[in-house]
Amino acid sequence: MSNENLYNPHISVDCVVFGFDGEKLKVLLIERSINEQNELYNDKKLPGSIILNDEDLDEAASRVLNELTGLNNIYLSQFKSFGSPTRTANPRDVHWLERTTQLKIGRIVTVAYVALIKIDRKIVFDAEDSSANWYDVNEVNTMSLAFDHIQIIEKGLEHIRHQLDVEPHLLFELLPKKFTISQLRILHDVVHQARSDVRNFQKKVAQMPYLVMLDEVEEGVPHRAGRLYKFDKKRT
Amino acid sequence: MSNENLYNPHISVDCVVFGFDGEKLKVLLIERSINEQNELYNDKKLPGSIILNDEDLDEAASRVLNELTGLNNIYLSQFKSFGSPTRTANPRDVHWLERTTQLKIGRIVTVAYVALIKIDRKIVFDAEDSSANWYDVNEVNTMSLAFDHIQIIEKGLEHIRHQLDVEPHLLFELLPKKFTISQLRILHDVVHQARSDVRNFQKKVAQMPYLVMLDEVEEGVPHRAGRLYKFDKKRT
DNA sequence: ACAAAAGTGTTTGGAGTACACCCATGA
DNA sequence: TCATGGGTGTACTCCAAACACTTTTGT
Repeated sequence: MSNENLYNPHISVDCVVFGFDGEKLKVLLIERSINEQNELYNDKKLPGSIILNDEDLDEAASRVLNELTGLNNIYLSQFKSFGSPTRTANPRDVHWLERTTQLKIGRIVTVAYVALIKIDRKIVFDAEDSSANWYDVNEVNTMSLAFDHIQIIEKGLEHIRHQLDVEPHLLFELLPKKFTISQLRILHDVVHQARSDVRNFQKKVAQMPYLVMLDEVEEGVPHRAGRLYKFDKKRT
Repeated sequence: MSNENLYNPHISVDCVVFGFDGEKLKVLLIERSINEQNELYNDKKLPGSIILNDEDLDEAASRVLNELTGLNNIYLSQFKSFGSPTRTANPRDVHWLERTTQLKIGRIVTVAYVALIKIDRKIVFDAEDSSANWYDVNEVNTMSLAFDHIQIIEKGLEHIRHQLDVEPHLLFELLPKKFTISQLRILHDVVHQARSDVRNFQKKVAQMPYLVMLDEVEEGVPHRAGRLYKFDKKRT
């Protein structure tokens, strides 16, 4: 129990990390292997951690993402805390936590964040003792997840859909640095669960001052190449 | 320390309770008296409590409001958690907490809620050891508040302004059961920090299906009496 | 030549905004 | 009779939505 003065075992943060692969909205999950009665049990969990004793909540969430991806400056937004007394009801979860933290674990309230990252970056995932992968957001409800992470993802998805509606420039956190209007439109449609008209969409983005046209076109596509654009944060 | 198995001293809930007096948006604060070196020190705090060990966060917030007002079925919405390690930096706050809870208090993360209540109800405030009063939301930044409650109120105000914009029917949580369009308009303007046109406002509310006209007019006003309306939740 | 996506304008309906006068009531 | 707010209609502007064809490029 040498971690006792370093960690606060009553509060954690969890991050629902979203990415876009060009077609679907994805969420980043960590593979978890549990040795249970000499049987390996595999499931998945959100990236997260209990907080350090001298750490603010936002700092803890940043630390989790930095330890996992090596990246800083990721868009992060706290959206909801989950504190049902039954969220640590599954002994499998408690045993796993006590093994990885070396702390006695009782009830934990978790503060949940959403993060948006560019899936194209060559990210080396450095997950605790296992690997991390992207999963289709529409598939997670069929998967086996730790704690109440299914509900957390569900609420995170609602939150980010709303947030991307209110602040459309956040869409660019999910796109590569250079992108075509088509990519932007497909992302927009995936997020809003809609199918938007190509011409009307062009008109709409034409009046976004922070969208700047480049003197380049995409390459390697089996059809007419689309013009590339970039996002200019200064004009937000 | 007999509360040790009953309360969880690491997590609290705080409620930013809003009301509307017909003119201004108000927030409910509890008077706090602290005996400090034989001098009485007075300030104010949000209604709140550390959570019970077997209690969900939403339940804790409901309990706080019920204990304070005797009311149930109050609109309550979690909006943000505050967990800076320095929020319990003021010894005055820690001493006060330890005296009222009879528990050893270290760092506390608080989960903040907004509540909307009808200020006209004859409410008997049963605050811990003192009284509760309504204060103008524009005046709280000049007042002396416990912990980081000023920031919590500020964020709560932002949240509820946004929420009342997205879900305008929540405005009716703040009005008496029967109200005139004028009252609704003044509330709308206070919340949105705007001055709306009387005729355009009439047109807008005319297409709210959940607003139903009554066969009554207001009484006791020194001018033409306005027609009364009520809110029909079923048509939301 | 063909397949596949890029790019481009016009019309229409609905929503929001601006604006001024008469009406009902209590004092 | 006067002061106070209640209640009403029209014109204009702007944004969202519907809708089809030509262009470019790789295979």
